[in-house]
Amino acid sequence: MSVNIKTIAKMAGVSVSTVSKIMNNYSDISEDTRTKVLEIMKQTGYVPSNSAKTLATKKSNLIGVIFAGKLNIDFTHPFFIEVLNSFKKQMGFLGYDLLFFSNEKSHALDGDYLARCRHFNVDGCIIVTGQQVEPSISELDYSEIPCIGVDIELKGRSSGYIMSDNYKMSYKVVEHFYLQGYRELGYIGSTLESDISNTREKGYKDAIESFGLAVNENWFINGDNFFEESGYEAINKMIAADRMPQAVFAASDLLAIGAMRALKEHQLRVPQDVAIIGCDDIEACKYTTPALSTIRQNKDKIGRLAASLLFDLINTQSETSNVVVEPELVIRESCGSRLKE
Amino acid sequence: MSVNIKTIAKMAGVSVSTVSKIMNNYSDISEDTRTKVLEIMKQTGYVPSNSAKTLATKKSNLIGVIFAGKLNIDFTHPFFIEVLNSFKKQMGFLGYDLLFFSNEKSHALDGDYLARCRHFNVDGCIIVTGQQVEPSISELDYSEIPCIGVDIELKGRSSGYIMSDNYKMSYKVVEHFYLQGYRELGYIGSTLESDISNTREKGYKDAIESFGLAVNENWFINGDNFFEESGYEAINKMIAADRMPQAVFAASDLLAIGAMRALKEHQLRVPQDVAIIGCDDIEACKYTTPALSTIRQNKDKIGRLAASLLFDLINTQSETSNVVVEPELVIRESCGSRLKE
DNA sequence: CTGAAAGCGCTTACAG
DNA sequence: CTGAAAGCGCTTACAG
Repeated sequence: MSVNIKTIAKMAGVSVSTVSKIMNNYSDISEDTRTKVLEIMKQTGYVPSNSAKTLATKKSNLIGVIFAGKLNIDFTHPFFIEVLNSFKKQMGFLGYDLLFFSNEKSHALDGDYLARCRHFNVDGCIIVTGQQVEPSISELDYSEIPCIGVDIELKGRSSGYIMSDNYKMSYKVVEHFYLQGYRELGYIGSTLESDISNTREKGYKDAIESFGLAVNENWFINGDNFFEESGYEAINKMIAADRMPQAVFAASDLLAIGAMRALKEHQLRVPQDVAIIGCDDIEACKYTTPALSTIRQNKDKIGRLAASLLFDLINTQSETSNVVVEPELVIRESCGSRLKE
Repeated sequence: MSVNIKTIAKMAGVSVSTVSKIMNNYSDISEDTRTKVLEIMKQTGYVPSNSAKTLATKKSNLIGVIFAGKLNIDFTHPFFIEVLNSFKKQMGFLGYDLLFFSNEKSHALDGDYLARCRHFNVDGCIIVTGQQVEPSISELDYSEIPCIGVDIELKGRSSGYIMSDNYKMSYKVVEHFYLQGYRELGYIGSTLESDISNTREKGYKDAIESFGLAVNENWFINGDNFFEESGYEAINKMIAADRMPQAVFAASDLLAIGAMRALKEHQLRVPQDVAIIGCDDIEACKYTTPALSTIRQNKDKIGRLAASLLFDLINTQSETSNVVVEPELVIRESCGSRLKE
């Protein structure tokens, strides 16, 4: 019933090859036949089959989206979902649609990302990730398939990555705290398996020392993940171990929000008793009391850049390029500054 | 280079048909050849091509995800993204992956949803929607492609939909307000083009009358959408028009959050001066001060049910079924109750 | 500027 | 229980 390239060719009185060339904008076609064929395609509402084209060309115009890592990163993750939102827009603009791989246990090719990319002939993929990345990801990374990583350093020859400057953001936080007069600084990180968290911690400690302050290990706590509960527990551990620092930088906003909840329960005021700065600038920052100061990761820019980098990786033999995005300190109420946004 | 069904057949010394049957779990194959072929597939790391299979069968094992409506619903929408999250999990469990259609202007098939579904041979699709739905959606709805709508009533013979009981939720809100002693009740809705908002308003007014109270039209404001700014403006309009009601139900949490901001600016306390109840139970409700009471939509259940309904629509000639999910009142601090969650 | 034909990698009657 | 062959709807050298 459905009209295909053969139907169009017959109706136009031309060959299938000619129709194909017209669809693909070949130049060596007379204007006459081109307009005639185009007209018939419009009349009949012809839609070319993607699977046939993919089978013939090995290109699907599809980008695979992979949530990697054992830790449950999914659509509800406030940072990654915003990055993906902007990635999707830019990728759509470039003419691609997005294929989200399910990773449920029941799935046949579950966990074998490279196999699934080949199965669907995706033209490239974006990998967003929590901690504890599976070996299957690096198999993909080193394959011929173009990949772009967000918050994960891909090293393959057809791979690239993009992330915020995690080292520098910590410097900005310490500098701010220092200027506010705080001298005793603490840090709440995620698990030690997170490179992101570790880089932020390293940057934080280095900055503390560069300002001539002392690092007190009792004020450095690493939780299990980037979520709220870990921040809550971190504060409780700090309180149990020692007196509190004057100011704390948390490696995510959710950690910071958990931390503020714990402080409140201990009758410690934010920022008067303990100043807090989070990281990411998720929506929730605006709704907490006090409103949470944070390091803004430019999620829109990260998403758009990821799309453009991937596009270049797919369409040119461009050198793999890795981009670091400048983070920005956003002052609200939780960090003891008089400044408002 | 890459191994295909022919390679496998040759290596196993059988025909291509036989290999195909084994992949598709046909029963009329001897155990011997089956194990031999399976073994070779494993050794070679054979991955069947989805496009070839789709071309031959017209089934892609892909579900199209469509964000419909002129109003910008995207990944950052706190309600729909949670529904999609649970939908994706359940759909993955059922063996499907998700294809997200871009809807950027530059895209060739932009706006023609049916064409895009046919282009990719999706087995079915899920439509989530804001207001002002395009005509192209109902073309899809009435096509042969199985569709499931979330918060939109699809009427086609291979379509179904799922939503919360929008009428009943309003009754629950009014009942609660009534029991708390409030007699002057207001409502903040979205645009009049939103069926969802209109149903909630209708239910609200009917409930008010069934409790023998009066409806004051000055206390019923419809904004432009379900977002924060509309709620903010709605309160300003109410204040400009009349004295304030004692309690207000907002058709979304974001409207409620905007409303609370406006009330605060006018020195009106929540809930002492005006009690507020929102709708959806998004994450942010927990972080506002006071914490926002709300109608919880069971997003996890809605997503899972949508997946199961769609699966049935695809795999059986099941009657189209439309499901209404029971909403639940969640009491926090903003509605004047002594109860805590 | 146009067309015939092989090929992409599967599935599916059909014959044996 | 197994296989030969046609077909799905495109693209791409190649010949003219």
